[in-house]
This record gives sequence, structure tokens and C-alpha cells, in this order.
Amino acid sequence: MKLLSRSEEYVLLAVWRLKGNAYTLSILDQISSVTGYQWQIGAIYVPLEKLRKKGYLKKTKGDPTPERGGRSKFLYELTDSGRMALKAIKEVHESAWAGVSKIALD
Amino acid sequence: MKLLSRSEEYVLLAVWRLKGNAYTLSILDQISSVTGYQWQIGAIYVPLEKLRKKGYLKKTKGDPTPERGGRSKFLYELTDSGRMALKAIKEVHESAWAGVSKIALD
DNA sequence: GTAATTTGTTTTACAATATTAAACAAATTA
DNA sequence: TAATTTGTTTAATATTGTAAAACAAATTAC
Repeated sequence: MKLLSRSEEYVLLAVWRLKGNAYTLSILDQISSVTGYQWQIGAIYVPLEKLRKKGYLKKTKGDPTPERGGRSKFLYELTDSGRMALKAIKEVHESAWAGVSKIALD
Repeated sequence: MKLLSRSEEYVLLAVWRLKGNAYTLSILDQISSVTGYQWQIGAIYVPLEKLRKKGYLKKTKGDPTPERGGRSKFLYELTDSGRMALKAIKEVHESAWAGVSKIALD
């Protein structure tokens, strides 16, 4: 057994959150916003492809949107095993952090 | 800004939990137990040294314990900045995972 | 006292991930 | 049709993670 890497975790989570509108740039923005600092594109794209190869993500070609530069996107969505992997890493985190309150670290 | 790596996070957290009895092997066991699979020593030792160099951990030589093979250990404890780094990564996780219930992933 | 055993630390070689920047591609607007 | 915008892919490099073995100090049994 092996944990997801941190990037894989955050990418999966972002795709899950973005339901139906997850593509490289929206995922990038989502993760940047959630972690509080600007991630670079390669930090997303590489794990995205790995997750796809592992069968955790499905990639489909979306339609172009009628806006300036709005070329067609590749949309990602979680597969069942992707959802299970996300659940598994969530449980590891909960186990690792169990009982640690904000106050305890002050 | 940059996140702690996952190993760094788990090592810091384990040291915090082991208050006063954190040394390479106990940290290894703690992390293995919390994550549910056996970590290797190098996965602990290397980040331990990095965290020490960053000033997040203080390393002190402990006394030998009177038990078979019980040589003296090097004990680790969190510094103030280590505690703050742990708090910061906790907040990032909470932000990343906010609102994701177990049920949502079922 | 010395060899075998146990607990513990450190190093090393290699594999996997993360980071940065730039190249490439397709659509839109002027 | 050139410039601009949105978007994807690649590539070079740096940092982390993994596995195994080497090294060291204490204990026990002979």
C-alpha cells in the first residue's frame, strides 16, 4: 500500500469539488485558492495524467465555449476508484490528525 | 510560500504526539501505525534532518535506557516555529477538505 | 572478556514527485 | 490575417521518497 502523493490528493479533491467543470486551469485555480498560494501548471498537469493512467480520473473532450480564446477543454471527472482513493486518503489524514485541536498547537 | 512535504508533515506531527519520547524508531512506529502501513527508516531520517536544519526540530542526546541493546537515543522536539508550521499545514488541510463529508464520497 | 544479539543511527543509490519555464495549439477579436 | 486570449503539453532541473545496507553502542550469555 502507498499513499497518494500530496499533489495527487489535491488534484483529485479539486476535480471532485469542480464537478463537471474540472479542467487543467480551473483545477489549478481551485488548488491555488484552497492552499493560499499560486501553483504552477506543471504541478497539476503531471499528476492529472498519472491519475488518469491509474484509472482514478476519466478525461473527456468538452465543447468550446463562446468566449474570447475559449477553446475546447479536456474535462476530468472522478471514477469510482478515484472516489475510493480520495476517501482512503481522507481517512489516513483523519487518523494522523485525530485529537489535535487548534488550541493544542497554540 | 510552500507547503511542508507530506513526510515533513507526518514527522512533525509524530514528534508532537510523542512528546519527550520522539526518536527515529518511535517516530517510525508512530507514523506506520497512524497511516496503516510500514514506513522505512530512510523515509523518516531524511526529513528529520531537514526539519532540524530548518529550525523546526531540536535534537538532543538522551540517556541510555537499561534494557537489552538500549543504547542512547537522539530525541527530537518541536521548536516554536515547528509548532507554527504544523499549525499552518493543518489549516491548509482544513481549507482543502472543508465540507467534504464521509457520506459525500460514498 | 569476547562473541552474539538487540536497539539505534547514518549513509547511499536509486526512483518518484514537484517546480519552473517555455513551447505548442485552437479559438476570438480587431 | 495578425494580435490576443484560453488552454494543453513538454522538457529540464531540483527536491523528496524508498529500500537496503553499513555502522555504532549497549546488553547478555558463554
